[in-house]
Amino acid sequence: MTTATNQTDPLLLQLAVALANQPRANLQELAKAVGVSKATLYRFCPTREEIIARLLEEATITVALSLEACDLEHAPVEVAFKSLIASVLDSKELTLFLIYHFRPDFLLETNLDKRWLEIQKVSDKFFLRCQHEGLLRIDISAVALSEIFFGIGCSLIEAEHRGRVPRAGMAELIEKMFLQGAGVQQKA
Amino acid sequence: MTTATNQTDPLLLQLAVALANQPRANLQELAKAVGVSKATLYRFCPTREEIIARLLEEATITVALSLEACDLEHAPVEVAFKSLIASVLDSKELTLFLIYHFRPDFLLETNLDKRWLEIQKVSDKFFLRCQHEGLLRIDISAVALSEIFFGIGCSLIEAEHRGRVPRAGMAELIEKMFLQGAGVQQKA
DNA sequence: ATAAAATGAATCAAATTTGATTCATTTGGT
DNA sequence: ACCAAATGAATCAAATTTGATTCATTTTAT
Repeated sequence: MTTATNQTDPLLLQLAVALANQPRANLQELAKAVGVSKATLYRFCPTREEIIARLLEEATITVALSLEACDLEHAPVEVAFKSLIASVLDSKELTLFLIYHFRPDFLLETNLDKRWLEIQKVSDKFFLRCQHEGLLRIDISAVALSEIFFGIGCSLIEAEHRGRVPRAGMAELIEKMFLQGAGVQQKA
Repeated sequence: MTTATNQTDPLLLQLAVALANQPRANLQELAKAVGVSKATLYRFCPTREEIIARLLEEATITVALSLEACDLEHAPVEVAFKSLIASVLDSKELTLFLIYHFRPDFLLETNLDKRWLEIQKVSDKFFLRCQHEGLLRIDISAVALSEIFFGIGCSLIEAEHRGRVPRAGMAELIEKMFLQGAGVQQKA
């Protein structure tokens, strides 16, 4: 599994976390949160709008590349599934940013940027394939499965960020919880 | 199951949703989003800070009361578990608000308001009890189970809000997913 | 139909935030 | 030790947002 090369500027990643922690912070506070002066932040990226746009672009590309690397269309579902988990856990900063700055309208048909729509389509399609190939139960819609999968991933990334759940073993945790659930196995 | 009486002002609930949709909207935009004039919003609640405070207070009380009603300490775990799911699905507006405005520092020991800390403690304790009484697996920490449970709940409420998952049958969906997982049952 | 209450549109000063610049200081490489 | 690049502190005008008020209009109850 070649995890997408995370060559994102460290300052940008710090901004992602800072913006997730305090989405309404002004530029002064934001600069302080990432440990630079207001002037340096300005030189790095002059306007707030640009910071957001840059982060969003970075996140979009990162997610799109990650998903592509998972080969959700053709790889064996068990393999692709594990890759997908690894992808989600990679780039936690951008994920934290997305948790707070992803807007539902990114997914509207009217949106010029079709990338998120495409990402959603690819994801939904994958979970549908998992159902067809007998990996996932079919009494729950593929869309719901998709939402729950990413929901678990995002909530655990956040939980780690809050110090509630350790990073180690998180991939296995997601896999266990998503596939088997939290209930005690009935041997009947 | 007596769902906590949701006597919250409708305008406040609309504000909860509006603030979830656009957390950085100014008061003008916020007023428009809830369908009133800036002046009316002002009369309802003069400052942004107060709006947030009021929503937070409402959400805190609502969650605390809901959890109390579940009797997580003494009710049979299967019963309490179902009540908990019903509670989470109730008051979706306030939950949407919390998804975007809950701050990790609500849980700091240094915080004057101990209510969220208490809520977290009660919740963690309940999942621990579920483990002790054989409902939930013990190879995952109670804390992680707690985070995942609410993660699933929140992500589905959001998914419903985005029109991705229907409201009907959501309680059963959460129960199935959390207890059994998405994998196909192996009859071995 | 009328009075009272609620709402909306418009306005405005104060406060805040933003975008931009200057200059002094610090840092890193050689 | 020296120079160049990067950073920080401070400042400032412009733009935006906020908090508050007034007055006209609409809604509601009686």
